[in-house]
Amino acid sequence: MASEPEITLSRRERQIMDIVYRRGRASAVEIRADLPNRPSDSAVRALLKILEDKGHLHREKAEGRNVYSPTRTRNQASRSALRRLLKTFFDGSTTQAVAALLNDQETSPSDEELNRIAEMIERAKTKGDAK
Amino acid sequence: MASEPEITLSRRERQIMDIVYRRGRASAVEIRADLPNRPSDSAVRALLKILEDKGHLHREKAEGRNVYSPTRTRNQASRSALRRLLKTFFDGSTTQAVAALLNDQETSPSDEELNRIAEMIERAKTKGDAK
DNA sequence: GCCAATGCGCTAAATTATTAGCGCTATTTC
DNA sequence: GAAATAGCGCTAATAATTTAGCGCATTGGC
Repeated sequence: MASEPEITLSRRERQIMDIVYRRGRASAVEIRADLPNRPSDSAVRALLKILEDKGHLHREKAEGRNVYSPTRTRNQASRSALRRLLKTFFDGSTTQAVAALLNDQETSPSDEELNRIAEMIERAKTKGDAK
Repeated sequence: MASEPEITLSRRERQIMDIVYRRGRASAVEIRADLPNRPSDSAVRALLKILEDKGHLHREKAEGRNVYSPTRTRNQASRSALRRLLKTFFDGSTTQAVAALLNDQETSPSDEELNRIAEMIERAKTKGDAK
């Protein structure tokens, strides 16, 4: 787990990876559309090549276009991002992080969602800690 | 909410901000110790000056040293980071994010913690949604 | 008070990231 | 199938980041 990509990527590289994770897969044009301070078309392609060479993106032809997708699954990437975030802001405490999510107007779930989460928690008890 | 610092910062700047958030406050020497590819002492100080000038860090003298702390509170920064992460990896769904935390061996909480979270959820119900 | 050690921040140099120009190829339109 | 359009990726230039050298200031020991 040496060097997390998140720490290694340049600013633009990061921005692009975020877009691709958000979309799942994307063409150069789509990515460009989502980038702040929209750079030229060729600038985007140059970055995409770099990310491909570094092994972060996978390129494939679809409908006559290059379409890019992340080589790490969304799952892997999100876990790693979550862990980093926990360490940086919540002293590694999952509970604290959940608390933050619940208290933040912006992210606080509806009652219905809360019920679903409560269920998940019930299911998690004693289960995971088989160690 | 225009331009989140997370998206704007250069690689080193980000690394340093992360360290400072993790520690709460830190001296140049401490920060240097935590940086990957440890740069020179003066390189770190140069970055710290930049971050101070940009308004991300606050500098104060303590015990003869410069000690740096973030200008945004940990709380503000963590919220903003969480929101971004939700958007990027969980389609904005808090529930999905919590599920990820519970399922990840690495971050999955103990039974005791689970109980505390369950309580928080009970308390959150109908409360937050005063809108 | 003097010397050594630590900390500091300026400046200029080196490295890395980011960019657009350009010409080529594939695709679409008529 | 010719012309127009869209997509592509190389290359070289520009811009930003990152770096260490260096001399000055402050602190601590004796």
